[in-house]
Parts: sequence; structure tokens; C-alpha cells
Amino acid sequence: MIELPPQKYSPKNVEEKILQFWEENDIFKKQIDQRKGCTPYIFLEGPPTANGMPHPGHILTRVMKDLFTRYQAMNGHYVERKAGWDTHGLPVEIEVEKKLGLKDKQDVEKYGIKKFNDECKKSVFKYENAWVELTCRIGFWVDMDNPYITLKNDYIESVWWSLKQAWDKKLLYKGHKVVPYCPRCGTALSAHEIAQGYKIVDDPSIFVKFKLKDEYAYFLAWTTTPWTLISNVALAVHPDQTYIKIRLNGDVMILAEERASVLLKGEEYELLDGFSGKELEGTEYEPLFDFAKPEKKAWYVVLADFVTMEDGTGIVHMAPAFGEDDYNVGKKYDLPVVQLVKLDGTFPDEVTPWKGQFVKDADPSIIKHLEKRGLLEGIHKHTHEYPFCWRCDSPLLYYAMESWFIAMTKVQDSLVRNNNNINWYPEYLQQGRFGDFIREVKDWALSRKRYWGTPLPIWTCSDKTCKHQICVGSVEELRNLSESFPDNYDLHKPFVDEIVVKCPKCKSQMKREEEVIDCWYDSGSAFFAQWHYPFENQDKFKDNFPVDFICEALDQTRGWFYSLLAISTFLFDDRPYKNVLTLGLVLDENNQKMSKSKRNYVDPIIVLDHEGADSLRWYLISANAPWMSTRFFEQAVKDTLGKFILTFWNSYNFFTTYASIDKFDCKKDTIPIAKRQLLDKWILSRYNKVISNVRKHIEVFEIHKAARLVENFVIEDFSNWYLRRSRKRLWVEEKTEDKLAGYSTMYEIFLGLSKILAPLIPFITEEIYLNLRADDMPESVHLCDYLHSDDKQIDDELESGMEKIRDLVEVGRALRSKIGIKVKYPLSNATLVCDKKIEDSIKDLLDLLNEEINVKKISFERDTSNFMTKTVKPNHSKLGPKYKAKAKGIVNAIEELDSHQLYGDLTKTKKITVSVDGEDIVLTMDDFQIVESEKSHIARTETEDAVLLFDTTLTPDLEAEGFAREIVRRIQSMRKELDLDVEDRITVGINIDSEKKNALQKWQDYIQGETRSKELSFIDRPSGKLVKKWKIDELEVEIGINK
RNA sequence: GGGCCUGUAGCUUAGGUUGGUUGGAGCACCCGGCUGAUAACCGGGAGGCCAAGAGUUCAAAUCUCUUCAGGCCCA
Repeated sequence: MIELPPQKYSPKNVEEKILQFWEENDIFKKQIDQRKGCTPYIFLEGPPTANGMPHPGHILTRVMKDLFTRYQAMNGHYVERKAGWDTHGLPVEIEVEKKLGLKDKQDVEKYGIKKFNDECKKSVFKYENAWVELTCRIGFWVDMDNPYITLKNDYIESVWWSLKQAWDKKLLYKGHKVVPYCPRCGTALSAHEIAQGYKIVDDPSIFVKFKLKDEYAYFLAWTTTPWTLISNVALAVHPDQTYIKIRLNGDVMILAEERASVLLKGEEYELLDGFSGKELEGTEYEPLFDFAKPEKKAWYVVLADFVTMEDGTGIVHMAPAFGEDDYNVGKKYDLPVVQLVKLDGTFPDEVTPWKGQFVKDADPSIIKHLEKRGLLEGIHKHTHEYPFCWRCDSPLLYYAMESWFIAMTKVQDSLVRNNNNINWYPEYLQQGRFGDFIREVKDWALSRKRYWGTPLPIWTCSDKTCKHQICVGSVEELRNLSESFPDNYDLHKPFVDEIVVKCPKCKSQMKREEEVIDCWYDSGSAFFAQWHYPFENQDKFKDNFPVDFICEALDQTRGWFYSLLAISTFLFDDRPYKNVLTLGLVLDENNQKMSKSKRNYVDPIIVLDHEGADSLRWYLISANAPWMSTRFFEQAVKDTLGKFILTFWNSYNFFTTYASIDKFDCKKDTIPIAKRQLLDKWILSRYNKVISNVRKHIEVFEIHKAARLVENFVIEDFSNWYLRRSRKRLWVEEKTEDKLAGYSTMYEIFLGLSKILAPLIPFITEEIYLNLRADDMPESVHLCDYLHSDDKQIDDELESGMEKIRDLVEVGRALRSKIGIKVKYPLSNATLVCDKKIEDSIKDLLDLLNEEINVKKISFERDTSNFMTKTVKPNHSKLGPKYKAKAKGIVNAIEELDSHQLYGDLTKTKKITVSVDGEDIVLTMDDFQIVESEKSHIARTETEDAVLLFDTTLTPDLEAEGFAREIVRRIQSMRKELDLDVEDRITVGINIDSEKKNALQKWQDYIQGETRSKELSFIDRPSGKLVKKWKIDELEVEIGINK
């Protein structure tokens, strides 16, 4: 039984009601469970960090994840949706440090690692409620009762297992990583931290001479960090640049040709030799200082692509301990890492002249020293950006810290192969940003010298000679190695470090490497660690690997998308996911990135309260391709509500208003399609076409196209044409077959739309479905099967005929507007001039055209000649040159004549004579232009394939009919003013000029029928509940109505 | 600094692969009409150096290069 829904659509009320319905009836669980045993569609949730409030970007991700999983579930797949939480990492620690007022790592250790980590754990779930609420409110169906959480012992154990795999494959090793380091705070800073501490500073930049070992010549190098010269081990040149040897001021020097032309502009020098960078490779030079006694070979020329010709000399001094580029080159050439700076930023004792001095403060003294030795060629001031500690404002040093790595470079080929086996949406990321990243993959710096994270499970024997190392791969293994393993264990710091582990080789005590691991490794392990694989759920894992679908924003490309692939590749040598949808970023109204500090975004909750989740979802889905960035602001969602959601609702409301009055029963009252009107068949054809195309778009994640297609169908085809054209059918009071045919069609389409749109806008579709469903249908739209199109109902010819009719309506209305005869006033005749084919395609649909443009009769013709008339007018460009001064007189004379007659005469006699100033002039057809125009009372317009002609003669009968419609319109608006129900009957009294009254009387039945009046009288003083005076075309009318 | 993506009317956008009539829509605006779906509907109008510049071509929103602006990632 279809019920009358609320007239006014309140998103909040409807959505709250539906949320309650889902919860009370466990619909989400039923959607999953009813597909048990079906082909699974495996989704993996990229875990959000719940230590900050969700913002519009998170909403987009969650909406997209939701709609594709809902779609697959309705499509007959078993779609589990396990939620996940990312809980470790530096952002969490920073948040807690701020809260507790801790400034650096020393502060943390003073505070106590146990207490600190407790705070971290608490902080992680600080915003959990907000996340859960928002997730629920936007209708994202994900199982938040059984999430995977990266801080759980089981999860950590799975991560440990995977690290042990890496260890066994000899992929886990200890090396150096150059990081920005604050010597005062004694800590490395993350990229995110240094980004907020750049300042523009003046540093000395110096040109230093390095003497070649076997030759009296110098390499001229350039540096802005003189203090790193102490730890110099090599010089780098660009392999493809040209270097020259010159004599300048008595010295022989080598530098890049391109730089020489800039640096030595105007100076005189003698060119001695030239070579490519490549040829210089391996050339040895004498060290500037002898403080370092490196074990490996040092002090020779190496090649590096990053050497620029923008500044300097084209020869770069290399100190692998203090620069990432330097370090990487050093690794390639196996250079020693000379690190003559202590962790507090001062020089060690072996650097005798400057020992104990802060390195940057020693710069001037080092420069002086070089100058004294004659090794300084020049000194400049260099203005550049330099990072400072955001906490204590000390200048940061780049510093090679010991770190654990996973040797991704060793599995690079597999990475590339597995990546090529993934479907990327959009495709260009596969070989673009992501492919580039993988082709230049570096070893993964895994360890973090922090507290809140998965501890690195590597223990080293403390015996100086033994130094045995073990990577622990399970809790069981750790328990067996330790003497006292607690029952109630926690694998985090500091507990894990309190476990006493004995070396299996020498029985000495072992000590865990103090680091925790990169939290990206945690989340990248989700595809197996969420199942506690391999300790549990081995089958479950096998069934769920690789996953079908992951979806995150663009910034995850080198984050989670990479960490999943990296781990999956070295563990299983396979892709972890088959399809990856990358979403564009959500920006603010001015295309600026949303940031917490600028507060330039709307709180999603406000939008949800005002416009509702469906409008919000529809906006995000339809505004743009998923991978394009989308601007987000409340007005945009408001527009979406008005444009689509309300149109959809109003259409539905229109249908239910009538269907509920008539108690339409979808079981008993459905009319077979064959017996329905062409209009019904047409909308069903359009509808089925839409279904089939929507499916095609969704399959390739072009959800915006699917959404726009449906939107266009609902607004243009269904609401603005089909329903508008069907209104009259529903106004008849009896339950005619035609009315039921209309209901049947509308019912089918609303029910269908609720299913098609259910994954996209799950609330309003549920609301509609629940009202329309019959008892034998599933209890929720989300438990239905997604629709397949019925191609038998697609009729291209009918669609093309309707297209032509709609074109004709358009031009017909425009023409009416142009000739100034209102649509209320019927015209007696219209003619369509077109060919037979067109006529055939539209002749059965002509009633629609009749009604839309209000014409009594439409007939067909093959050409327009009966409606056109030819006249002539003087051809000025011919007459002018020929008759010069007389031309004006001739034109005047012609205009005196009747132009129709003139044309007739000209065609008959070929010439006419006019008299100008007493002179007879003979004119021929050549002197005229033929003009074709409509005969009087004919108006003409055309479409691409037809001409439409109106007979504009208004007879008194036609005028009376039009006037009757004017009256009806006034009464209707008065009914509405009284807020009457559609079925209410009224009595009407009209006071009107007697001449019009006579004309109107013929239309009395019509007026009464249209306005549901049981009585209509023409009286002088109308009375009733509402009495109004109207002015219709200068004529005063007074109408009174009563219920 | 490097790589990648994006830029079309006040706003949201189609078209761009495959160069080819006058660059289409919708919202908002103005005028007119219609209306028992009323935050709707119909007709008309106004609004575009297709970010800027250069090149290729008979022809460029479309292809190429440069610049500018915004974004993401990496330095």
C-alpha cells in the first residue's frame, strides 16, 4: 500500500529515520550475509588515523568506498567490509607532546615512556566517536565493530612475522640515512616538521682548491657548508658536462666550461685542456684535512647526475655523512662515511683546531685556515633557504644516522612486474607518478628512533665478541627465547624491552634494537595482518588475496599504495590489489588546500544537518571525475539538493499523491506493457538504456558519468517530460486503464531508480523503496539485486520520434511566444511539412505536440508552397548604377504599387512601366528582388527536419475556449490559496461582463470538470470563503468559491 | 629545484584520444509564458580573447613548446 509521504522533504528527518531502520533491522549485516557463498568482492579499508577530526576529504574517500562496495554487494557478491584504524606513528606522538608540553625526546624519556605511550594510545581514540558518528551519518557501511587495529598484539605479531620473512631473505639490513637533525633537541625531524621551519639566511659560499694527486693542478669546488669539508671524501662532476683546465693567475685549475664562462667573465685565462666529466672519473686528489683515517678508498672524482650548472663550479664536494645525495653517491662508489661531527653538533677531539666548537660557528675559522694555506679561491655571501628546528630554532644539520632498511632495490624487477598487473584508475598513474617512483625505488628506511610504534623485533647479543642478531617472527618465538615472559604481555615499548632474552649462541643477554618501525609499514601490512595471518585465518587470507579494490586519495600514491605493494612483493611476490581507485583532493571554495590552521573548510556535520548525506554524496559523486580535485563548499551541496534530490523527491511525491488516492496496487493494477501508451513505452526505453549505461560506467569507476546520466534522465526525460505529459492522465477520476498504465510505469521506474541509485544515495532510495515495496520483496532496497536492463524494451525508433516531437514543441512554443498568442488560447490548425519518413516516425506521437502547443488539428504536407507567397521589392544595387539620380524616384513609385500584384504582373508580362517625373521607365525582373514570405495568418518555424506552420486566425470560439482556461487557472489558484485537497469539491460564483458570459457558458462543463466544481453560477455578487477580483486581458472578473 | 595532474561564462561543467559548421549544457541573472509537482516547469535574452604567449597547419579549446596560477608527491 503506497502511502502519502511528507510533502516537504527534510533530509535530516528522512535520513535519521532510515539510519534507525537499518540499525533495528540489521540491514548492513543482512546485505553481507545473504551473499554468503557467492563470489566475493574483496575490499580493503585504508585505515584512517583517528587522532584528528574527519574533514571533507575523508568524506569523499568514504563515500566512494561505500558506493562501489554497495554496488558489488547488490550485484550478487559477498562483500565484507572490515574497518581499520591506523594507530601508530609520529603524528600521534607530536599531538601528545603538544598536549603534555614535552619539547623533545629527552622530555619524553624524563616523562616516562610507559606513561607517554599510554597517552598515545588514549589519544588515538580521542576522535573515534566523531569518526564513527560521521561514518554512520554519511551512510558508509563498514564493520566498525570488528576493525583491525594496528596497535593490537595480534596485528603486531603479524607484522613481526613479515619482518622476519624479510630478514630471512636477507632484505633487512642496517645502514645510514641522512636526516635533518636538530643537534640541540638531539632528534631527527620528519619532513613534515622541517617544512614549517625554513628560513632565508645568508651563508658563506666558498670556492676551494683541491690539489690533484699526480699533477700540479687544482679542482675548483664550491660549498655553502664549510664545516662539512672536514669530512670530505670525494668530488663529484656531471658525467655529460665539459670540464676545462685553465691557467688563471698562475694557478692551474679545473672546472666546468659552462661555469667558467659565467664565473670568469671578463677575466683573462689560458685554456690548457678540456675533457668530459666521464673522463675525470677516478682522478685522485689530496685531502684537504688529515683528521679522518678512512678504512675505504677515498678522495677521488665520482660522477653524479645531480651536479648542476646553475651555481658553483660544476664540481661538488662530497660528504656522505651530511647530505642525502652525497650519501647515495657514496653508497654507489663504496665511499667511507666520514662523520667528524658529534651528535651535539660539535667537532670531536680528533678535529684538533676546532674541537668542541659548534660546527656552524666554526665556519669563519675554517675559511681563514684554508685561506692561509692558499686553498681559497673566493668567498661570497649566498642567500638561500635553510631549515631550522621548529621547536628550538636551532639550524638543522643533515646527518647520517644509523637506520634499518628493507632492500627494496633488490626486488625492484618484481615491483615493476606486479605494478604492471594492477588496474589503475586513472590509468596514467600506473606508469606515471607511481611507475616513476618504482623505477627509481630506494631502500625503505624502516626504523624510527621513537616510542609509539611497532617495535623492531631485532635483538642483538650484548657480548662484544658474539654480537649475534635474531629477528623474532612471533610471540611464541620470543617466549621461547626469554626466561620470564609475562602472561599479560604488551608488545609495545617499554614492556618489550623489559623481556629478558638470552642469546641462543653464547647465552649472554640480548638487547633489542631500540627503534620502532615506520607506521606506513603497519598499514601496508593490513592485507594479511588484519587476519592475524599466518597465526590464524590462513584460509581466510588465501581467499582474500589479492584484494579486488582499494580506494584512497592521491596523496596515498607513494604512501599506502606503495607500502602495500612493497610488502606484498617481497612476501608473496604478487600484487596485493587488483584495482586501485585514486581520488582527487578536496579543496576549498577558492581551490586552496584545506588546512586545519586556516580553518578554510566547512564542518561536514553542518552540511549533513542542512542538506543531508544524500545531497552531499551526490555532489561529491557527480561534480567531477573521482580522480579530479573537487572544490567543496556548502552552496554547491545546496544546489545539488535543489537541482537533483528535490526534483527526484517532488516527482516521487507527485506520483504517490495520486497513487495513494487511487490505492494503486502493484500486484492487481499493473497493466501489461503492450497495452500502455507510447509515452510509457518511450520512458521505459530510455530507462532501460540508462540502466545499461550506468552499469558500464560503474564498472570502470567513471561514477560521475553514471550519476550525470541518471540525473539527466530523472530531470529531463522522466520529470520534465514524461510526468508533465502524464499529469492529465492522472486527473481523471475513474481508474481508467490508461491511468493505471501510467501508474504501472511510474511505479516500475521509481522502484527501479531506488535500486539503481541505492549505492549512491542510500537514504532517499530506501525511503522510496520502503513505501513502494510489496510484501514479497526484500525488506530493504539494499537487499535487492542491482538491475539489469531489459533490452527488449529499448526502441530506438520511438526514441528518435519522441526526440523530433520534443524539438517541435520547443520551436512551437518559441513561435507562440514570438507571435504573442498565449498557449492558453488554442489555434485551429497547424501544418507539418516534412518527408514521409519523419511523418511516420512522429505521427503516433502527435497528440503530445497538439497539447503542448495547444493546436486543434495538425496535418502533414510535403512542401510549403501553399503557405508561402512571393513578392518583389526593388533591387537597389541594380537600380542605382543603372538610373543614378532617378533611382530614388523609381523606388518610391514601386512602393506605391501592390507588391503581390507586382509579382504576378512581372511573371506574366515580364516587364512593368512606372512613371517618374513624367517619364515612363520600363523595369524587368532583373530590377527586383524576389522575397518569399508567409501568407497572412500564417506563422512559420522549423526544426532540423520539419517546418511547422501555424494558422494564427483566432475565431470567437477559440477565444472563448482560451478565456475558459483563464477562468480555470484563476479558480485553481484560489483553491490552492484555500489549501484545499485535490479531491475537495467546490461551488463557484462568477460575475462577468454579459458578452463574455454567453461565450463562457458553452464551456461551463469544462470549467466545472477541471476545477472539481459541483456548481457554477454566473451571478452579480459572488460570495463564499474566498472572493477575488481578477483582471483578465483588461476585463474585470470576480470569482467566489466555497467548499 | 624535479616529476605528475589541473585551468573552458559569476558558479558547476561537456567537448580534448581522432584538429574541421557559429564551443554545448545546468545553476544564478533579466524579459515573457505556464502551472493542483511550487525550492518545480516552458520560451527568449544577456554572459566566453577555451589561463597567457609562441609554434605546427588551409584550419587549434583540441597537437607542440614556453610562461602564469592551483594542487599532489619528491627534493
